[in-house]
Amino acid sequence: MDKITAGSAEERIKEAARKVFTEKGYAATRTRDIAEASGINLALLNYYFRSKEKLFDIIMKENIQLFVQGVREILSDADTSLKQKIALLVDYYINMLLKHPHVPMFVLSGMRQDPEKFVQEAGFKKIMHGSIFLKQLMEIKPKKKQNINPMHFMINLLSLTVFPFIAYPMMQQLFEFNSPEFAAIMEERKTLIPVWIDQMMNQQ
Amino acid sequence: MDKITAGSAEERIKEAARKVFTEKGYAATRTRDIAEASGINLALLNYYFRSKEKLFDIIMKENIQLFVQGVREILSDADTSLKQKIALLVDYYINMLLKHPHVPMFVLSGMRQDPEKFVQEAGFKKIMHGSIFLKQLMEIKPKKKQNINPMHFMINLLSLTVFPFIAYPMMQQLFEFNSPEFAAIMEERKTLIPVWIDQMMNQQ
DNA sequence: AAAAACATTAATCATTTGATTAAACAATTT
DNA sequence: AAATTGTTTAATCAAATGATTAATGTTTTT
Repeated sequence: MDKITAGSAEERIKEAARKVFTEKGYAATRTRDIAEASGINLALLNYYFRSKEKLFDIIMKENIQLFVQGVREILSDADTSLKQKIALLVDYYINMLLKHPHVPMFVLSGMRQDPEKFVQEAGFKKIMHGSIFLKQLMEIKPKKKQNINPMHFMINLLSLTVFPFIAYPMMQQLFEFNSPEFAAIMEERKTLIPVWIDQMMNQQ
Repeated sequence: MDKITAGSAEERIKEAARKVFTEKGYAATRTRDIAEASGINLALLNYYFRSKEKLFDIIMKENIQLFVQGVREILSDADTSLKQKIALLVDYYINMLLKHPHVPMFVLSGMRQDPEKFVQEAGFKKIMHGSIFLKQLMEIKPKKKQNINPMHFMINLLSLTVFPFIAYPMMQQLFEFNSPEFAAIMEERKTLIPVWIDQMMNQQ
């Protein structure tokens, strides 16, 4: 656990809080862990952020934003096809998650602990609703049978992209890979997932 | 949070611990929560289980077993085809997870907190290695291009099946479903996932 | 029935932990 | 330079929390 050494006290606390909270979660994090990791006095944490919970909420909001920012443009672009959008989405998320691998577990377990608290925070629903992306998705006519269900489609896209980061400790044991090998696997999936999704949609 | 009212003190503690630990995780659980939920005196917890950590380890082991037990038979059956095995696996996991929806998040976040501790616990690797399932998987000849990578295959199978349970709080907000509706969606996926997997494998 | 082993409780401990206080220090303003 | 405002620290508090103890009750064994 390396210390944060640059920036003002306030910035260093937030930087350390982001790191410690995101890796260990709210309950397992002591305010003293954050103080130590940022090299500041414990009292400063409360001086700048009032309480552990207030600081946590700030980090949670920022982590949720990682999931939303950047996606809006992709989903609402009238000049890209559905296939292109899917490839862009997968690429965006895998790049982001390779930089912040602990974020999905942090956000999802945080939402589980206190579901009310972060509802509406994301605004993902608004972005989705009425987007070009959704229109294009509804226009798909599979060769046989009924139309693809947009909900299953979204679940599948997120599952294939995000789950490996959540299950990393298990997969690491199961397949005996290290961190750079995992990164290479996820790079591979950038091109594989769009192909798989396409196959799942079109030959139903 | 309803109390446990049946069984011996020891059983009731374990029952309550399973519930509270699995829903809230190790750090967010107080031994007093478990005592209260099981209706016993706090001292009894230490009388029977020595410490919070020892009790937690027992629950973790049992939860990990949920992922392994039952799978061995499916994977090593010489009389079922690969397709049948996939359908059986998906069915087994979705049934189990509908009964224990918090277990995946619990196990995966537990493994993240202390990766060394639960390595080897599962023995999933042994079951996989040299199984009929793996042999059948390697025999697949896609119409074009190279063979399917067993690792990607397993990641995809687990992702499509397990991820919805981990992301339930997010999906609930996103798609506005309640618990029984979610169960119906997962029932639907019991038949959809094997079809999707088949399409992903065979037309690469 | 006496003794021994097991089960349960209320009270209490020792630490940990989030937060506050009062004083010292530093920068900025007047 | 004096006053004011903002920053940082060491010391301390109060509450929460995991664990223990000593006493009491209950069951089992002899």
